[in-house]
Amino acid sequence: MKLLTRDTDYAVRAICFIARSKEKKASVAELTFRLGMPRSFLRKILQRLNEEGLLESSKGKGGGFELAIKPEAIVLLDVMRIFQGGLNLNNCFLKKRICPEKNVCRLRREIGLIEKGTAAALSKISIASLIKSRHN
Amino acid sequence: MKLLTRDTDYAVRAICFIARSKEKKASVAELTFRLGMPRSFLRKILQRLNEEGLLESSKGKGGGFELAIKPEAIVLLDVMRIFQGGLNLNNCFLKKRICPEKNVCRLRREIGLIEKGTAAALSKISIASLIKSRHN
DNA sequence: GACAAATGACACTAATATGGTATCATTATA
DNA sequence: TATAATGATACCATATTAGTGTCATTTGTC
Repeated sequence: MKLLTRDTDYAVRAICFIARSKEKKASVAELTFRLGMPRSFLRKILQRLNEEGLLESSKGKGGGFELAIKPEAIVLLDVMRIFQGGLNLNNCFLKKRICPEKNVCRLRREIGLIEKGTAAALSKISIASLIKSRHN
Repeated sequence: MKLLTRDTDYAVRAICFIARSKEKKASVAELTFRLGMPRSFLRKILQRLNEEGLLESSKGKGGGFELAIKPEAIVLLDVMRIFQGGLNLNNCFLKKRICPEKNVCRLRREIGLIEKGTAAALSKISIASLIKSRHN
């Protein structure tokens, strides 16, 4: 079981890099070079982050990506939700006939609680907090 | 992102059913009927639980599955580990050259902490606690 | 012993998710 | 107008997930 998929991981690191870079815009070319991720894949990821409003892009020569919002305002859970669709853990697998008690099912309730706890923890980690130290 | 895969979910519910059943042995036929899960799939799952020592099986007519250990001693994390290989979240995706600081990487550290917290929570939920109420 | 009812072992398949590539269109700047 | 950038989008390969099917073996019962 893994918590972060690769696109989330790449996205977080790319955002961190952009957040730290002095000239605010970073191009895919630069990010590819500095972060060592597959170029096309990274492009797709950045485009997505742009669509979702975390980054802002400018086309044309000299273009690139910059943060659309402050690094304090972006948390891990935001990025995960984009690429992994949030934590939607307890989609019951049993048919209604068999397990009609959705609301009181104990397993479902317990898992739901854990889910909430994990989500809360993931919401406490902001990009700002990740770039405080030397490393991403 | 889902925490439990389907086989884990089925496994837990099957174990719960077996734990509650009076005549200790439960056959695949009965479980299939009572829990509404696909028969062959369930069989495979139960076999696995037997191999892993959570259940004990008896072959031949009148055979079936029963708990090999007490319901208090089986926790969610045990079952997850069998079918989902435990929580192995922070396998770094970046090449060594790019990200050599495995030990101090902040993202990795934070995710590791969350991982531990989630695992701890999953270890507190036993089969016994799940079957206390009416529902599984 | 023969039959029936059970699991064991294991090969196979279908569907979906993940990780990644490639191409053409569009935009902006020099 | 050439060039360097992103936008949109289709495609592909592999892995994982979910599930099926079959033959072998064991065990209880008539």
